[in-house]
Amino acid sequence: MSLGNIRSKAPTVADVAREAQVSKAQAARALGGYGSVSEDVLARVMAAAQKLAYRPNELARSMNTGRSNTLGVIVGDIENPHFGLALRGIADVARQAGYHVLLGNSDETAADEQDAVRVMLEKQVDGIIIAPCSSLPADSAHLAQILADGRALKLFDRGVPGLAVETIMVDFTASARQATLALLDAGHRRIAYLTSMTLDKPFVSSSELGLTPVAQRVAGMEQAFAEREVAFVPGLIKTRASSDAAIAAIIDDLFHHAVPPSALIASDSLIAMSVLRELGNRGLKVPQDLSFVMFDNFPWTEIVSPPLSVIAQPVYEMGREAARRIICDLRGEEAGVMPNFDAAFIPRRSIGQI
Amino acid sequence: MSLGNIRSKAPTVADVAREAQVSKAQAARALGGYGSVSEDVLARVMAAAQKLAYRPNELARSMNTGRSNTLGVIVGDIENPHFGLALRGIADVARQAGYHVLLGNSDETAADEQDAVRVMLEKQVDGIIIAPCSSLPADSAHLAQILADGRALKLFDRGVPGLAVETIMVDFTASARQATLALLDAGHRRIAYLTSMTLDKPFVSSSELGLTPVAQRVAGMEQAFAEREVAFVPGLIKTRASSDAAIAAIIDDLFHHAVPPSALIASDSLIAMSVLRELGNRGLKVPQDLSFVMFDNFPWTEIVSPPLSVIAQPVYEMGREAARRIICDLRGEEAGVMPNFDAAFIPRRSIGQI
DNA sequence: ATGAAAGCGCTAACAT
DNA sequence: ATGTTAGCGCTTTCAT
Repeated sequence: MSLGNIRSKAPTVADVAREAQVSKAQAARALGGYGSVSEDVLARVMAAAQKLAYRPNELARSMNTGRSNTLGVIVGDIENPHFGLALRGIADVARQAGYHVLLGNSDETAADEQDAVRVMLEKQVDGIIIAPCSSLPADSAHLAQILADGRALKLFDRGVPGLAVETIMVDFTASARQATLALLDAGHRRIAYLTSMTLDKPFVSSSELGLTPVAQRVAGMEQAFAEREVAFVPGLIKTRASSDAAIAAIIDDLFHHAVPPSALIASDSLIAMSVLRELGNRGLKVPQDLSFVMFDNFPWTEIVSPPLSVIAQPVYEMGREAARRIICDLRGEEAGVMPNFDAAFIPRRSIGQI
Repeated sequence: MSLGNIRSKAPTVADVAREAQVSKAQAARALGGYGSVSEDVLARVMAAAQKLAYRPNELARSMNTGRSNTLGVIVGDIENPHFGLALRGIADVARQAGYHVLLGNSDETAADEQDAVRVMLEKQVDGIIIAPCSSLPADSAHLAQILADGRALKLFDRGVPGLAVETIMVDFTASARQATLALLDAGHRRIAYLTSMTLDKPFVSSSELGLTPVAQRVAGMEQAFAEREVAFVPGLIKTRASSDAAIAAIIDDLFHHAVPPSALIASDSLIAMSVLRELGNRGLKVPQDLSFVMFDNFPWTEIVSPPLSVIAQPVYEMGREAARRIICDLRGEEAGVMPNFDAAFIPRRSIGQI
């Protein structure tokens, strides 16, 4: 016996109506909790529903109302604990507000991201929260499409230049500056930065400040270099570090240079792990051979040896806020001012003196 | 201007049909890729669709076909990297097969899990993959409901006694035995085990072997104790370790005992981190004061000090297999025999001699 | 407060 | 190959 057959006999509003001896419309009103229904009818309908084990078909409901009560969430890599935490925040708020979460993975590629967006629009999600994998305006037509379709959109972690969409992100300038000052004051001059993002240029000027986290981070770095009157080396900003292989290649590149970096900043924990593993393979020690700073203050960073200097960000709270704001949009409510999410530099023993 | 207004003017099959000068049915056939359509009509319809920027409404499609091409995935805690990895495996396979993933969090409570299941059934998901939070048959009526509804179901990580549903899980007996032998041979006699699950009894006998991972793990432990002719202490099996507070209470309990445990096994990385933090707070050192073993071989376990002994499990592959099998079910294809997923004990320096 | 009937956007059945 | 006609299960007019 096939599964489909069984499913087809699920009771509908019409069945409940018949059982309760009322019209289909009236049963629907009672079941859906809208319109006016008398006590008597309500009771009879509920009893009938109970008896038939009726359960509403949300798809049919969405077809009429135009709302699916579903939020699409697209991240670069679900496996990344950073997004895991954000997702948890989003899911917690969404569920409490009666929204569901449809998951999408972009694999940090523009093509997959566009595909995920298309699929979600077709599924009639009410809004999309996305951590865009690219800051190239050319790669963001699909984001504009979301708005054109009349759906809500919030960016997470990363902004897109030229796209006027609320972005839930930390201002990294101060913390990046602080971390860089710590490295500079320890004598470091060549400081590398690795990110999984795709950028429009190999390095960015502060003019784009406030849009991409990389721009902010680099701006913070530049600021620190300027304060200490040291020349900034933009060539050490490395993008597309989105796989072990890519990272190994970058490390290769960095260390085959005449003057390798003496410090490295990893933009997330996956990159950090990959870098640390790669350093281990090459027999390089932290902080003796390379000082190390990473983004995200995960618990394990405190118990590794040496404990890692990190830039902490309130990821879970940001996830919650992203969900809260997009749901406010959907309900036409005022979300209020965007809170400041501050990143904090936490120095530990992974930074060595030169 | 409200969002809803804009959305209402999205082009439909009827619009495309009119534009292409064909019947609605024919346009639908061309767009949906079914039935027979002439070259000429296909081209005209596609051109019209392009021109109008038509995009199908998957909800409407699902209403007729009865299939939503959506898989529900319910885990205890999305934030847990174990599930993050599993989710990645599931999402990867699902997407390649044209399925979407609707996420649900159970918070390791039966009530939330039941709620998540109900919501997913209402949303007409084709199948559900779930890591059940409880092995009590009384808590699993909602799972039976899924099958009664004619939907596909796969259990992940944990089985439910009395529920004849395929479960994708590792057989932990061998690895738990191995880990326990390592601890016993190092002189340990009081070995605690912490899990976030809810069980029907405080400890389990091997009679339930093969169903819950806890049963398997405990069975492996018992086996090791028997081999070394040491009396097993069932009171050290601690369930419901699903929050920092709960874990702190358990540690309290364990160490206020006349004879505290000399070794501890954590059933997942979140528990492990929480325990390690708690031990740190109390000034207890691993392995001097407590030997430590945890499940899941995450990268950071190798670079902490001391490196942690772990029981590795192929989580990502299991996620992939779960998705593959449930999709086979949905398509009426043969999934083949369930592969053996073996857990491997990897001894590192977190086990001390007594 | 209630009911009849008309849709939502699509696919399916039955013609031709 | 194409068109016509019914639906899917629900909400929403519009009557009454």
